[in-house]
Amino acid sequence: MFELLFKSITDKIEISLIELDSVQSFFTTKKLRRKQYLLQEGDVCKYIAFVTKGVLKSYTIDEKGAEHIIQFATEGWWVSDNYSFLTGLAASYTIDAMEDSELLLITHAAMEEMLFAIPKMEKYFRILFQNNIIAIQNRLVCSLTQTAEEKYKKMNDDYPNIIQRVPQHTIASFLGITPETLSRIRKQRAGKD
Amino acid sequence: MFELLFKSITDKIEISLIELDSVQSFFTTKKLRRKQYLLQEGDVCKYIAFVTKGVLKSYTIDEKGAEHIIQFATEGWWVSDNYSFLTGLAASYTIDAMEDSELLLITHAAMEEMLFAIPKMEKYFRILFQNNIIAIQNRLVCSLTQTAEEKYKKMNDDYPNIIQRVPQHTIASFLGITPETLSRIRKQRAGKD
DNA sequence: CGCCGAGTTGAACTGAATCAAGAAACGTGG
DNA sequence: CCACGTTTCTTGATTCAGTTCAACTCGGCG
Repeated sequence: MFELLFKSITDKIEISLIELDSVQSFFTTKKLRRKQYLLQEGDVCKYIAFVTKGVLKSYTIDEKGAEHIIQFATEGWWVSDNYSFLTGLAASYTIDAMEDSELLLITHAAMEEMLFAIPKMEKYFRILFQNNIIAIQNRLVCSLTQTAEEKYKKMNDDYPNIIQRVPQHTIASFLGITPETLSRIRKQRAGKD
Repeated sequence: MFELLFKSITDKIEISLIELDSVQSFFTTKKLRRKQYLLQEGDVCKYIAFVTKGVLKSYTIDEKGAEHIIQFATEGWWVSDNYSFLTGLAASYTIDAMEDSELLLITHAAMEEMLFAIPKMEKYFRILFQNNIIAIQNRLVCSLTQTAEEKYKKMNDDYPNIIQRVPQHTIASFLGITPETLSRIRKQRAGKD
């Protein structure tokens, strides 16, 4: 259950087993069926979630009803609406499970307590967020500079496992292109690489 | 000189004057003339910089020679190539000054020492990065969902001071549109609001 | 068996890019 | 302080990548 989280932590910081045990005590576990919500737009995001099994997606819905994927989260990834979690204001993102999933949850209060009790964890999250910034910035640059085909190719290179696990129209939404365009690109690319 | 940095810190965490004084000791100052580089693509990003005066931009140049702005940084903002700074590998971004500027610099080694000496600063950076993630994610969503005009309007709302300080073609590049398109949008919008 | 969501394909359309040319603003050195 | 080159901005004409709309196919599931 907690092995993945421990691995994520020990990859980034030095920490004792006793402390890890203490970390564990701040989390609760949750199972989510496919299509179940972890968070709905407009609610307050009470938890940051660490995925131990399954795939979730976080997304916003625009005025026209179209989904725009912010992030996929599989095993070993964190997911939440950071803004809502931090401020306690209504979430602008929705998060749901694309497969039956298992999560470790921590509330804002538990997070504060944990960071107070185990200050090392500040460093863990600092590094985690720093890496996250690098990844999102990179995605932003790609979205500004690349063509639809280049985006899809990069997605294939960077997250081959996600491509295999989630429906194609969801990938399209993540890349910011229409399902039709993605379908055409795939047809065109068939055989390449 | 350091007031802005201290403000940025005390806005986020509880910290004593003595500790702030210690923080200060890990930084060096640097002045940059307009058009001077802080970092060139291919070099290693040795510093994270805190801007106390002026405006900088970080950007990549694509195969066609076009600039793509990653970030503007004015007074009170941090700027660096996080990836290069963290890994010590070649930077993929360039950073330069758009006005004569003044910076506080901290090296990777000094950063490590500082975080070791004043663990509270982990929390500062954790919060800083967390806010940063929120902002970049927000920008990403906008770049995926909004039209050129909507993007420009949002830019006006969010960063009116930057719009006034940097050339228009740089704004265009930040928004991921061409200077021509931005010029037309501005013409069309003249008088609106 | 029939329905429904997911994916494919085609044709028409469009927002923004590209290409090209001029006008204005800027700053640098004489 | 003016002249000249450079950079920035504007405007028009054309093109194109990707969207939109609509019809059709396929596979799974009640």
